[in-house]
Amino acid sequence: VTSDDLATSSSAAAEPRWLTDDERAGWMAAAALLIKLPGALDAQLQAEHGLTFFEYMVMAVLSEQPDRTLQMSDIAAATSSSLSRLSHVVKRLEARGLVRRERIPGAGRRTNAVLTDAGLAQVVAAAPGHVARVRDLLVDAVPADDLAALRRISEAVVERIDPGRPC
Amino acid sequence: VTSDDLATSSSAAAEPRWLTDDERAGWMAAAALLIKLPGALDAQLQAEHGLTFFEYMVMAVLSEQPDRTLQMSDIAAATSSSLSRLSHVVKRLEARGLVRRERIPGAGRRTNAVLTDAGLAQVVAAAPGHVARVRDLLVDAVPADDLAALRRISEAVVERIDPGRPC
DNA sequence: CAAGATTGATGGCTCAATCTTC
DNA sequence: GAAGATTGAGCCATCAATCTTG
Repeated sequence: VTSDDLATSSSAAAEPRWLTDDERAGWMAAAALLIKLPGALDAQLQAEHGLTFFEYMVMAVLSEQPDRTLQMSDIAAATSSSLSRLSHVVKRLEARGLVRRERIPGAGRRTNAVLTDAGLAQVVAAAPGHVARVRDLLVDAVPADDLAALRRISEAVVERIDPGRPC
Repeated sequence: VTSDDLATSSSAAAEPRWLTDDERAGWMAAAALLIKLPGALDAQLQAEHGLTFFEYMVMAVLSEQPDRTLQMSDIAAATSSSLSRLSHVVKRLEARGLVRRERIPGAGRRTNAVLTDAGLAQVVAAAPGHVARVRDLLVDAVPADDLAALRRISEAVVERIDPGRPC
């Protein structure tokens, strides 16, 4: 649909600000990125290690903790996911013996997820290939200042989606 | 796999090039964007018009054609999707009367998708809210040069995922 | 057989409802 | 009642297999 098509068909509502050509080109390119990059990352991890990109992220976050332990809601925040999604994923990981859940004793409704030895081994095995893929597709594919710009952009957009979320 | 050099032949696998702190920060921010932005776009279109972002894209592409018609594989290319995904989506859209499929007469195995009047009305109704959302979350949230950088980045990454794909 | 397209099975994600503990 | 977390239903995407036509 072009601006002209819509302009002629709506007379009552205020005319929205359509995108300029440059804005549109930037947005279309970004949309292609949003559609393709997650699939490309998933494909590598799935083929070589039977992991989803998101499963990998969860285990990677746990592996960075001194005791390989983190509360569910903190993992959700660290991986930018909903608690519901995380719960489903951790359940699957637990069924595979990669993660273990435990109610925090004496402190109520909270739950910790703990990376098992098998889980750690899995992350350690998967990390090099995953990092190589991230380098190949993104980090080494763009100049350093563009990567810095991507960081600024991403932080600005995420902030607009979830205003006032902790980093 | 990637740009690992083969300096030594006697020891175990070469240590991969891990990400520097800046690279890691850029990548983590980008990952958050990949996880959150699609959901935010879907949420708006779903709540206000009962459409997926991808369904909207398909109909928007058709609405830009002079005869509202495009071959399936061309739609797939324009929306950066697989033919399989597209086929499922078009089937759903056809069941809702928004799109119609027709075998190209006399020219074989190809299929055209045509946007119906109801489909066009649907796109026209959804476009202003969608564009407003894209502006709010991305276009108006970052400076113009950052948007230009995002375009460069996206095109570079997509090219690495699908080398030599037509634009 | 190859290209264009479709289909079915499988598995993941979202939404809303629920459970538990404070 | 509210926060943390889980669950089930339903929808959507992916993968591999299939169909059709040139």
